[in-house]
Amino acid sequence: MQSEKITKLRKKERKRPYDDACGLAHALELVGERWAMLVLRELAYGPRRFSELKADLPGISANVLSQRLAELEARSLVRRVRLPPPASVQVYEATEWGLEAVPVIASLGRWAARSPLHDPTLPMSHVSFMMSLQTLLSPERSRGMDARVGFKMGDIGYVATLCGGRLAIERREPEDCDATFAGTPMQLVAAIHGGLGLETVKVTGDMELAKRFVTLFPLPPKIG
Amino acid sequence: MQSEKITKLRKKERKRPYDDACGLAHALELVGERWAMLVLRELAYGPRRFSELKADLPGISANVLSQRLAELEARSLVRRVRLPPPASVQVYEATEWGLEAVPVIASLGRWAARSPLHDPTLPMSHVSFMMSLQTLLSPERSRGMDARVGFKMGDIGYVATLCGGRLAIERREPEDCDATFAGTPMQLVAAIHGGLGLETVKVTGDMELAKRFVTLFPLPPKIG
DNA sequence: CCGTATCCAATAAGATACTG
DNA sequence: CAGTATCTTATTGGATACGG
Repeated sequence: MQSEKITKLRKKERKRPYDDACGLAHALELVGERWAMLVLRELAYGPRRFSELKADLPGISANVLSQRLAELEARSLVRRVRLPPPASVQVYEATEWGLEAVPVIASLGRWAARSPLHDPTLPMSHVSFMMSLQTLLSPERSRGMDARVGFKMGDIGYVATLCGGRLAIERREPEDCDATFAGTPMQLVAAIHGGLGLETVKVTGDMELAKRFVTLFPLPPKIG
Repeated sequence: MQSEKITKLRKKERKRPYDDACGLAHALELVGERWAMLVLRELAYGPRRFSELKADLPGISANVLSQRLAELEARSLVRRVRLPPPASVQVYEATEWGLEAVPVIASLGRWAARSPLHDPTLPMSHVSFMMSLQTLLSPERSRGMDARVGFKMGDIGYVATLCGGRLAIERREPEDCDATFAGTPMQLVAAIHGGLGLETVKVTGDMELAKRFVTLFPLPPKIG
């Protein structure tokens, strides 16, 4: 049949479609390729440059990153923006709709953290660390708490604002914070999720608040 | 260095790891391969046989399905079960932890349905259809409503129980239902999400309830 | 420095045939 | 029916070279 041939050619153009109206199947056509969700994760708290993305996605090659960004742009998840002078650099930012996928993929991460195969000693980007705070915040333990906590990881700063049982994250230099943590993402993970206390990280500001803050993010129980 | 060689070999054993402690990266190592999440979706409402899975995942080949099931089993998301006599057939069922990923991937589907590239005219499995009901149920529109609605798609039956703003799904023959819909998943999608009314599907039982029921699942607005 | 383009080797996916 | 074996094709990763 001629029509079958045409259908087959169509499929070849769109490289490997799932012929499935299910939203999940479409999600996988949008962000199902290797690295795609991780690229989106890195854009969760604001625009990033190509070299930052490459540096924070250990193992991705430049050509694959380039291809993923182009695909995400074509699918309206990412925008390519040239910052105004004097910066004049090009950055990639998630669209509003792209950002709506972030809480969902974060939930996927919380689910996966229960796997016995999960290795928390691997390196972690600062974005992953901040996302883990948002994802693992215990509503019970943080009930009634208001605080503004800063983080400094290398030359990247974040501010986490705890209010009404929610944790809002901004990527900016820590200012006007009740307490501030400094260290590598891995050291901060050890202190907060690993329950190792505050020996390995630098804390400034309200030490009592810092001590309480690190207890607000219990790891989900392992399966088994 | 000797240690570097060993690390490289380790990586080769685990085929293509993301060296990333982020939960999301681990999630993608668990269910990030092509077809894996769709296989898990098909197990959402109970165990299935190999041939059913192959039939409901259009385009998957037997070797890939076989490999995915083996991987999901090795990762504790899926169990291989031999039904007791007289059935004596082998089925695959999601583990409890595997089932916990289902609401998350369903949310991913709801997010993706807002894409302008989404094509709702493609075929859809009965599992996808039932999952779309759970995912798209409007809490406002269903407030205070209690109902038991049956679905019959080919030889597969489901019962959806609406109670307290939640929709529980069981895969069993429709019995004791206030109303029952019969048709193909695509016809039912057209009636419920497409807003085409009830012309294309067969309805038995409380017609007034059926008319109200089909309004409870508004599609999320397209982006653009 | 910011990417894009090209080439190559390794792997994963797809198609098809085949066996208990 | 329930897969396995085999072959072909597509995608990925790594290295490197190249233009803005």
